[in-house]
Amino acid sequence: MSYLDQTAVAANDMQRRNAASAKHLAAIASFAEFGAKSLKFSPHDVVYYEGDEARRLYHLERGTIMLFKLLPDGRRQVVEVLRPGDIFGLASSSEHDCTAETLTDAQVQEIDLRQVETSPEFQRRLTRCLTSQMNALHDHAVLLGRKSAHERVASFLMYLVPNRGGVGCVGPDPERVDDSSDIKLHMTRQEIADYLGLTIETVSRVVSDLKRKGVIRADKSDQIHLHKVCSLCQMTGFH
Amino acid sequence: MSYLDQTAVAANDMQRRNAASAKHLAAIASFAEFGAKSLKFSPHDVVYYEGDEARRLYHLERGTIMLFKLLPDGRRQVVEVLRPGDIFGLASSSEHDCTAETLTDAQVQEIDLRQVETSPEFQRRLTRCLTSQMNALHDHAVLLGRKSAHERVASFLMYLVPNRGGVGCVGPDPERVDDSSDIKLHMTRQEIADYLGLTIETVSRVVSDLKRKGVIRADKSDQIHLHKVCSLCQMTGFH
DNA sequence: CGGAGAGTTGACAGCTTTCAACATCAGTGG
DNA sequence: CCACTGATGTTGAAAGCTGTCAACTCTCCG
Repeated sequence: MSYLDQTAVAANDMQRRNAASAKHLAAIASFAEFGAKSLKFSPHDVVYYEGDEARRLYHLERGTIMLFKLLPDGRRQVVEVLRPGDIFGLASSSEHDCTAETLTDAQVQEIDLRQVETSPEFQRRLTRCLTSQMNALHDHAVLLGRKSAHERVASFLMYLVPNRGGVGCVGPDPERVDDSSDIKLHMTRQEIADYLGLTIETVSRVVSDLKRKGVIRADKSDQIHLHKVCSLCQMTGFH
Repeated sequence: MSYLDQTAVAANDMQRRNAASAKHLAAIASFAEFGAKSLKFSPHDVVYYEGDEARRLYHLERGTIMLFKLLPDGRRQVVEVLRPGDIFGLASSSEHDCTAETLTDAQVQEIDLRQVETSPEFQRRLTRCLTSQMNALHDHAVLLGRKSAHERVASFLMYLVPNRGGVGCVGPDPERVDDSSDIKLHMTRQEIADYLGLTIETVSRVVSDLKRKGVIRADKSDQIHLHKVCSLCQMTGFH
């Protein structure tokens, strides 16, 4: 395979999402076995702060949570956006390296790591979960390091369309006549900007531009209708 | 803890490196138990390509390896730089999401994942390793998303100084009179640029600028003497 | 109705990229 | 031993993208 031959590239991002629901149900059961405590959060609640002592492991059952880091001068980078089924809170030092904050109402299962360490079955599940999160972090590094503002926003929007976007995009569903989709962002412009490594102004400008081009329509500022998913997908840099 | 309060921030990046040597030795033993096959590579050998079928797990025993992804138009992002003790090759789909290429001579242990899945002890080690790699990916996301070219290069150089750099930098060793350090990059300007999300020209310009300011001296293009580690550390954005 | 927060838009500045020329280095072969 | 050659690295000038700053609009709620 040559440096530029991309024909055989993995469809990891997609498959990650297809596997999510099955993984999700299994993981809930698994956590329950270990006497997990279930916690409920409102939007913009903090589960833990960067620097807090790391003792427990968390499993996102319902809702969306972001992990972010801050620089001393206030610059913020959202490093992960978690979905149901994802696990978070593991730390390699004694302290959390990120702040975990909810984006929506969220339900989280909390469990002591020492309890689950004894279960090989749970460990395998954990490994799979971490691996898929690492793949998402790899994609995100490409976005942050090599994509233009337009490509970042397009990638972000595609990320919210089930079974689409990413390197192994399946294309429009042949069963369906149109190729549109409605998505809910659950994030403010500031959060999107901090996730994409941009400013709010740039995010706003790119979204306006996509509207002007007729690719999307904003029903509310965080409720977007994609007229043609495929044409948006063409703007992600993956094609 | 307020949005901007950084006093209690974790020293994860540092502790990751301090733990590396102990983890390293233990992991070698662990892999040997499972009948790992030891492989040797020359610089710029490819261990596997993005898109190759993922069957095995790799443990870097000696040397340096980078993982990178490509966009169809040839843009490249180096997503991880691995050191001895790191584990790689896990895939959430059936295919590798990155290409793994050596930067130096390298020795790698190769093992079938199914063999190690049965060992809780190994699984715990794997979890710790993945966690510390995820923390490194988080730091890298901050670098790519929020740091200037100068900060990126300074962070990169500090990353190669043992026990320094990162949020929890311990400062200069009080036992030592000077605060200098010699580092070997093991990477071309192109590889550094692709790691830092910059162009080779920008990397070259920043390095020249650091020379002009008297912060560093380049003995060879990939062999750098840091005159005052602390003053370089001040430029990373972490202070 | 009024105020605060979130989002949008415009003008301009600045940083990084792009493009091009040149320098340096290492390896090869005469 | 030295000239040649290709790869790698450096530097300059100009362009372009994104950030900054500021003004304005929109939406939500009291």
